[in-house]
Amino acid sequence: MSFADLGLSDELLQAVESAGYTEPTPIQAQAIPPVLMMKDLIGIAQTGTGKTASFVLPMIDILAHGRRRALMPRSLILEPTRELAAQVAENFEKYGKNHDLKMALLIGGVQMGDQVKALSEGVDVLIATPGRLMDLFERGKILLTGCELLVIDEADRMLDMGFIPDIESICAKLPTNRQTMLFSATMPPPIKKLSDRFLSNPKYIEVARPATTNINIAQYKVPVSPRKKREVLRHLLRTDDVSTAIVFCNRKTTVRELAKSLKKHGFAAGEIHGDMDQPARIAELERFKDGQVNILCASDVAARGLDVKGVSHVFNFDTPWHPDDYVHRVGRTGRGGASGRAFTFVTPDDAEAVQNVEKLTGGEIPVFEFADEQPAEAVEEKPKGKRPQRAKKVEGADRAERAPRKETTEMRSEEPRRERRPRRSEPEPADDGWNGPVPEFLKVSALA
DNA sequence: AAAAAAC
Repeated sequence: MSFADLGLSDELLQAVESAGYTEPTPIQAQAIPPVLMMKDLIGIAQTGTGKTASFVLPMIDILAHGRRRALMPRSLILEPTRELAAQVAENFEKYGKNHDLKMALLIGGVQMGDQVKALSEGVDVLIATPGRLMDLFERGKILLTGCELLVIDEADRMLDMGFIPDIESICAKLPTNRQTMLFSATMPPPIKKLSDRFLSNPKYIEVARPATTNINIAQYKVPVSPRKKREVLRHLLRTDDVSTAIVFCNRKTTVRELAKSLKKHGFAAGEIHGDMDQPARIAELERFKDGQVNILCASDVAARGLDVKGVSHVFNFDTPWHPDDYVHRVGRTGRGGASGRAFTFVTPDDAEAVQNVEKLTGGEIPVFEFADEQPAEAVEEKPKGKRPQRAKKVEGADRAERAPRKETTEMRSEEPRRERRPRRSEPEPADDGWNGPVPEFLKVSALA
């Protein structure tokens, strides 16, 4: 199966080819032909399945015919977050380079001026987050009556974010005679209701969930007391062959503080969360993408859909409260068939959350075994002299295959040193008292 | 318990 078999135009095939793609993903293979035949579509798919191209490609060919008019966009793509909207816009540019199509990206957090100007000149495709779209509509800057193609992307996330009333009101402004595509990772009842109401006789496509069942990603949980999280993280960052990592925290304040702390310890760390203004978010993401920083501390704004190549590690500095978020976070690594590693820090308070994750992903996540008994301290207390700040290396998931004592010499040279050190020069870090062995709740299967 | 999204 190749892209050429799907009925796309030659100009488009050329753009796809020069983007480096030869073979469509399952969702692309299934979705593109019916979309080209102007059918409505429901796509059950996660990010990372090639979902975006499955609607962007046929849309480009559909829009290639016809003319744009001022204030009347011909198509609309709704996205839950600004970052996702921007990413879809990038895709449109990449694949639409051989077509004369105009696009407008309507997202909040940036000035309206350029967006209004683009609209007044006429656009073929509108890529928008609901808030800004509604705002511009109420100001009379857009007419949606010419919008004959609608994509509702990440519908379940829109639901989580309370966007469903906005979506309904936007749908009501579009002509009833239109083509609608809805993508969602899951089909909760409100989304089912939405699709029954706004889609007609849709083609239904479902593709496998990619991320957590992805065997490319080695997943571990790391029991840790809250006060030692930073030390343990630094240890893992230094010893687990981390090239590029995203560190997810549950709170924006944690993201900020952690990034600051990592920088203080000499790591090239950046941060992204919703308290930063949009230009700063974009700039941070760029710094991460170009490799100016190789560690990105992030809130869940970066959990879904964010497509950065070559992320070797995901760390859940906090266990996510919702198991779905785990799936999305971990899916930032192991992309495009690469291998990835995901570590989830688990404190005693996270017992329930981690059980929910394991219930959802369908298996117990193994506890990571450090080569050293007290890894963090071993690294932290070392003098900052000539010795490399590096503890023993811990290799991949498969302990049996680990060249067991390749690092033996290094181990030997370290251990006596640590023991010789006088006790008082090794002040115990502030602790909340839980530093002991792996507690039972982490050992037993959560899938009783 | 958080984060996200319009001004």
